[in-house]
Amino acid sequence: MSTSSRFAVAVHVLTLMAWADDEPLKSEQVAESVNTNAVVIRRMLCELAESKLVVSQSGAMGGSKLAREPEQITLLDIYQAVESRGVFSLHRHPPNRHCPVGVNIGTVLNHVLDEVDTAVERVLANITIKDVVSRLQPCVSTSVRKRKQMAKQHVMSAGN
Amino acid sequence: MSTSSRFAVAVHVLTLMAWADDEPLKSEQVAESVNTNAVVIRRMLCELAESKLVVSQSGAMGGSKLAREPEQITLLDIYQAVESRGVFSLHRHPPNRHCPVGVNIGTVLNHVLDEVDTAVERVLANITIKDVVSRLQPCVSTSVRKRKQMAKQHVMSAGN
DNA sequence: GGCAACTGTAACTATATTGGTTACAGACGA
DNA sequence: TCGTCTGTAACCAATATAGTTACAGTTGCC
Repeated sequence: MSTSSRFAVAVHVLTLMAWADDEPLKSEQVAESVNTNAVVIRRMLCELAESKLVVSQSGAMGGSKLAREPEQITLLDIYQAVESRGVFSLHRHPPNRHCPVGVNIGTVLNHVLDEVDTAVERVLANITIKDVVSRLQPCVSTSVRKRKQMAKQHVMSAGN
Repeated sequence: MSTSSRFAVAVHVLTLMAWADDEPLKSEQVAESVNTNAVVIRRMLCELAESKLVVSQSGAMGGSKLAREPEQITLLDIYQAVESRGVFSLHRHPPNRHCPVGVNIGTVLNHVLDEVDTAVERVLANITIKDVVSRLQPCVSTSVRKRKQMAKQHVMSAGN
């Protein structure tokens, strides 16, 4: 199964941007919140930009922000942007063609894996970045005003 | 996501055993159908035996067979036996505790991942090895009698 | 009892994927 | 034109799975 944290990190990144409220974030700032390297973030931002989830700007005063409103970005969008393959894989090498099970198990398994993928996608399609931000808020015991200030202080220059 | 074919291989193995109809299969035979090494199969059989899905016997005339009827083994049983972790993972390193998003995103993500895992498990719980065998049969254009013969010829000594 | 045929398992290598790091070209605002 | 960004290449490290060889232990059969 998943050995990858790409989905978790991508959701984190887009949540930061929703939180920052249209103010462009620098890859360095995002990296500090995620606790990783800025290049890792920039690589991911490129993928997210290709899927039209974020827009980035080069140069001084540049950075990245959401390409749409947080309620218009679902976790399924993010999943499809950063996780290429389905939940499971088939055999590494094709099974024995001369065995009646081996020759047909792939077809059956593909149907099963399709059912699984569909179930996953149904869940993810019903959660937006706005939902994530909402679920985040009860965890933060401050008023909206204070929270936004914290976001500026901590997100924009996390750790400094 | 999944870089592992363990689930696919495990389903393949148990399907072979259901097909073989209580006759113990040797790891070598299974390996030939799956198209891999017998030790890889034996390792997996150990995990499946720990989960009480198969029983193995050492020594001459030994081998492995299903521990229960095919209709009593769901794909969820297999999934839990061979895939330790959930569908997605969280961050490799914990996010920045000083960022209001970073400190709470894990909690929110865990809820999401739980929803995903539950959806996957619901799908897998509704498919048994017997179902897999049934879905396999329309792919094999022979009568039941011929099919069983083929199974003996090809499964028991696949490729020879 | 002794042999041959199995499983169980350790130890090692090969391969693939992801993540982390350095470095640098190019874009852009001031 | 300088400083601050992004985009990207190139490389290394870490991890997980798969494949391989080897061998101890178990078991049926003669």
